Amino acid sequence: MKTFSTGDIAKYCDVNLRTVIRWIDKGELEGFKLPGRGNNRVTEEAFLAFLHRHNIPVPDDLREVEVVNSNRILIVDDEVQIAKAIQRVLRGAGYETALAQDGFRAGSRLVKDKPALMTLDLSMPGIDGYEVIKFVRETPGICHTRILVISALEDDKLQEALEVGADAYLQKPFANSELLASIEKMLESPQGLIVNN
Amino acid sequence: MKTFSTGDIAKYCDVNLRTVIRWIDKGELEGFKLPGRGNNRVTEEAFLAFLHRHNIPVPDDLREVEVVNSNRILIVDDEVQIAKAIQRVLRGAGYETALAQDGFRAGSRLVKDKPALMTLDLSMPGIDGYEVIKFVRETPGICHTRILVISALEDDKLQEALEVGADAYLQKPFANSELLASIEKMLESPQGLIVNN
DNA sequence: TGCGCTAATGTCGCAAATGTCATTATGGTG
DNA sequence: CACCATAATGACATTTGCGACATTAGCGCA
Repeated sequence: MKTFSTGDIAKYCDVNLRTVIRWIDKGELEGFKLPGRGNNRVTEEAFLAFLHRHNIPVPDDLREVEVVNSNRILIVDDEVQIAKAIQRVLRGAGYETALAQDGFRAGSRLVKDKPALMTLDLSMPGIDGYEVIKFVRETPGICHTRILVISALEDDKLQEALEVGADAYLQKPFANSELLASIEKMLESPQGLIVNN
Repeated sequence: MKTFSTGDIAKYCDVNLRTVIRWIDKGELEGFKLPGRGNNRVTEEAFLAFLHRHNIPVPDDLREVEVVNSNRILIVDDEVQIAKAIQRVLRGAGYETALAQDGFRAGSRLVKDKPALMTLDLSMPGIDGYEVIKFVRETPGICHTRILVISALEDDKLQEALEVGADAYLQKPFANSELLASIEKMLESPQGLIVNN
């Protein structure tokens, strides 16, 4: 498990060490303390989550650790026909896919499989899509997952999804080619970079 | 009995070997010395206790082992007051707790934290509790999680939960002592041992 | 634009914790 | 027994945490 000291982080963020300590104390940056005098350590995961949360560009030498199952896509949709249709298209294009039809499965698969991208139906019964997006973005380990929102909602609702952290959206109905194009575009950007800005 | 050398621990904590030795010398980390020159060994138990004491994240390959004697509990309930009430009771009894108010969070936390036990409100909006139970039971890695169903539903509904895989249920309203008693009983059985293979 | 306020960040110095290095010794393996 | 990876140790170099205080940055407001 790789960790960073306050000094490391200070250098990465080009900020004073004192400031990093304050971030940790305030809980902005999740860390833990070593026995002795309580020197701080921050896990790679937590640091990356922090960087993403604040749209701070990821330093080059951290990029690689984010690479996870770059070929895997999680499809979150409660409507089986739609989910399967999406799956068919993506499989045809060579992606590994998994389906999740409810929030619980989606959450656990996301953590377990660490897919590079998830498609998310904003309006699933019992799930607040915006909450899901926010949660993903603030959770170390999965925060880098690119999120493609798929929904029949109006533009402004979709725009809101972008604001809380989605990377792109696709309005229903859409053509298979549009779906593929979106996904390919999202995946070609270097790992770990924030897409929406 | 599995033990770790200072070097092992140094790697796990991403810290210098010298530091580990100092921790042991100062009694921060409980270890014992081999006859010869006094090489140190630390039992798994002592190491895990140490990690918990300092809130240091537990390395993945210790997770599996840890689950068995872990005292982490995940509380899944959308009603914040109830969830917090349960949390208060459990914390008071010395358990580490985490809350999840929707399915997505619950699923991801379950996989991530691997708690020994989860309390589950059967009737959360948008989540089919039975589905959750079934899913947990059939998913490697989390299938051993003990599930305590908490609900105001009638007996036969709760019975059904047991049939699909819950370990016990508690009918609302319940006394704090009942809650604790149930949980202690569930955790004392060595169920988690049979888990991962 | 300039003013004033507040919160965030930077600076400095010291003591404590941690890292580094070279050297010597151990434990495990064949 | 020889060999090698690993561990312990002392001496010394760096880094870190923290308190106290100085400087900014952001923001509303006139």
